[in-house]
Amino acid sequence: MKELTIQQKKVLQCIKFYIKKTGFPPTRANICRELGFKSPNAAESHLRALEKKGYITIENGASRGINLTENTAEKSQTIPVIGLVAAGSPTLADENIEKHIPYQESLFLSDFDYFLRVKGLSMKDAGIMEDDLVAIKKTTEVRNGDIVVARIDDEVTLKYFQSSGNQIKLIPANDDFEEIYINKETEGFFIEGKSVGLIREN
Amino acid sequence: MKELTIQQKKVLQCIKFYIKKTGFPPTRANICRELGFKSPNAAESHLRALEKKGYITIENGASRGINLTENTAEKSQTIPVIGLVAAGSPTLADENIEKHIPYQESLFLSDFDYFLRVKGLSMKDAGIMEDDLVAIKKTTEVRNGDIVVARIDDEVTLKYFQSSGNQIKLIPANDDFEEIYINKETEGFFIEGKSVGLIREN
DNA sequence: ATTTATACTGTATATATATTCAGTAAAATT
DNA sequence: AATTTTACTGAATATATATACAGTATAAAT
Repeated sequence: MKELTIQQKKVLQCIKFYIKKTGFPPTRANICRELGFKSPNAAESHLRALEKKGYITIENGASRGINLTENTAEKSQTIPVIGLVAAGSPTLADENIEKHIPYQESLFLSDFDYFLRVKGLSMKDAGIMEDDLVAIKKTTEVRNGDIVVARIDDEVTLKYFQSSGNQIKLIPANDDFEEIYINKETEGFFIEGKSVGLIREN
Repeated sequence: MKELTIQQKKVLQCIKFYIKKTGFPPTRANICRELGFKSPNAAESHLRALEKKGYITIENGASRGINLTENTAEKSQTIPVIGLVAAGSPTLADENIEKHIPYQESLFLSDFDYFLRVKGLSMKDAGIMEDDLVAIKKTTEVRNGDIVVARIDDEVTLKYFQSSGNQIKLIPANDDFEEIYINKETEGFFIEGKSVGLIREN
């Protein structure tokens, strides 16, 4: 979508704010009052520019006939879903993002940054199954017993975290898998974040 | 909040629908056209009744100055969380509702009616842990292998469903629990619904 | 170099809209 | 039995509102 100028952004923000506050869109005069314009045509021109660039639609002849486009309306934010691929780290880069799902506050007890699509059954006994979406909060501050996203070079895994001194143990929740022992200062080792929730889609 | 008459409900629905469709509230004339009234005063009177009963607020003098009250706007967008209590059935009655959480489309692959708070570990090996929220779709049409909410008299359980002829088997996903055998026509036996998703809040 | 877009002021006006007033009639409440 | 609420029609009107027209000036794009 075409970029907006600073003034056009202000007008768009003004419309959003007005709708949030009152429940209905502003008139040209309302916009002028909010932004200090002295002519209703100032608002009119900006509205037509916003319409042309696809941020709003205007129903001609209707009072307050402003409608925010789907992209524009931030009804709910979206959270990226990232595949847990052994060869790459879970970053927010486009190529790693499987899809976006609508975000809602208070879905979990803590806030989070992305969903990780689980592959394999290494955390089965913790109730984390294949294809589950684990909500990950990006942080390096993790405690013993937390379920963490750990990266060792290009390998990314989901495991229980246990540290004592410089020694770190990554423990699977499945007897068929081996524990991983690693040193805090090991090159290529990194804690990406920790699990703060889970969604199973079926 | 005071009860609405059938006509008042229609008008309120009309307002909601109009806002959803266009992004801004209807005029009196719009409401008349939608509902077949011939006088704008018909709409006006209903609006004032809705205002008096607390379902909307009206900004006097403003065109389309209708604002849905918080209760009015949000109630349809939340999903109840119901505790799985052995002594009672999971109904949508107020006393069984633990809390409401915001609803969003496409959270799961199927739509659903409520969340069930899981007690115990009888479905542990299916990755369903204590305190998980299982999304339940109210239906009696279940297939073998589905995870269902079954009621036997006052007892409510979450189990795998398996039927052959008149015989039904309710299978736990935990070796420490026993399978339940039951007959289709048994009095007091009822399938409340089936699991279509899961949320773990921590 | 010319056109187009941005960013306004200021005036004017047709019409979209809320809102009042005058009725009618049935149902519900007191 | 009397009053209030619900549920409208129909007409009238003040004003809220969109929108066009006439300008001025600067920045960006072609």
